[in-house]
Amino acid sequence: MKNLSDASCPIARGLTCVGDAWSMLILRDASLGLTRFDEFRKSLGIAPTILTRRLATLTEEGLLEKRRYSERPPRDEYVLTAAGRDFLPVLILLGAWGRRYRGEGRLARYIDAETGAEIEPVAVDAVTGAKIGTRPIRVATPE
Amino acid sequence: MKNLSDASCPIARGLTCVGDAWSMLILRDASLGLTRFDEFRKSLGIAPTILTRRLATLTEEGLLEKRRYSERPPRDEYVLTAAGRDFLPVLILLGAWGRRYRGEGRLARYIDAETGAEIEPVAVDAVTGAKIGTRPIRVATPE
DNA sequence: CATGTTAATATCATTTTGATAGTGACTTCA
DNA sequence: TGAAGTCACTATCAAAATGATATTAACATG
Repeated sequence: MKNLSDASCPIARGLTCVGDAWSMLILRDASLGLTRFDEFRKSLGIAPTILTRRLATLTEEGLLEKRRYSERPPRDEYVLTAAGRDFLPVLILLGAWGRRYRGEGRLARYIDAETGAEIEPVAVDAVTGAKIGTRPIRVATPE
Repeated sequence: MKNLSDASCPIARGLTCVGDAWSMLILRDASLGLTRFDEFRKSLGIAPTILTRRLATLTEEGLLEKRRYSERPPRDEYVLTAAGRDFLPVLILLGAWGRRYRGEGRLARYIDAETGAEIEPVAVDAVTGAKIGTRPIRVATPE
């Protein structure tokens, strides 16, 4: 896929850093607390070559941060940065879509850890409070 | 990437249908009103082979619908289904992330077509009203 | 009838993916 | 002390996906 990073569309910009399934699944797992290479590998069943590359890209892009947790032997883990943590809403909303339209069979549920209630994610416009998709949207292109 | 469609995770399920950048960009353009092969091709600069495949997949997956708009010559266009329209919030939220963390230079803005105000998308839990990401989340796995 | 439009295919080189095995620097167990 | 295990990778190589470019089929238009 060509370079989208200079596109004026913020969606395209977002996709340049996290535009593939593995990266999103890594971010999902990281949001659930996984940090180590082998944790990701086992959780995802991903080939180590791909995992190495994806972790490196996510680190370069500033969504993950390498942190040394052992000097001997040298061992690094990957923790979310602020940008990485802020990606969670996108994933949760994608999950809500998946549940709605691909929800056959038993599915994992996302629960508010304090109240124990299932989360019902919706995207709203913070200005009007309206659910996104219920009002027509226009694009204002710069210049 | 292996088959995620039987995973119990709704995010993974979602990614099986729309887990790549081109598909998301096609959905973005479709949400803005594009319907025809050549409109997508010109807007995205995508190779026609790839576009054909992506449109076919999105159609199979039920996010787009082929509609004949001319019998002679036979011509089809692609319109969003309900599932396809409901994907917009995911894209808008991804765009909000992109604006926040990759927003250098002039960027397109998404505007409420009626009020003219810029949209500020946030994901909230419809139950508690809390912004997603501000409270800890747990996963409940089935069985 | 020459040209243009439009939704594609065909071809083929390049790139990416993914499976599998191996490595280096340790620690732990017997 | 030696064998086995852990962990974060890298090497290798086959298979699949991507992408650039040219071409086609079925018309409409001038």
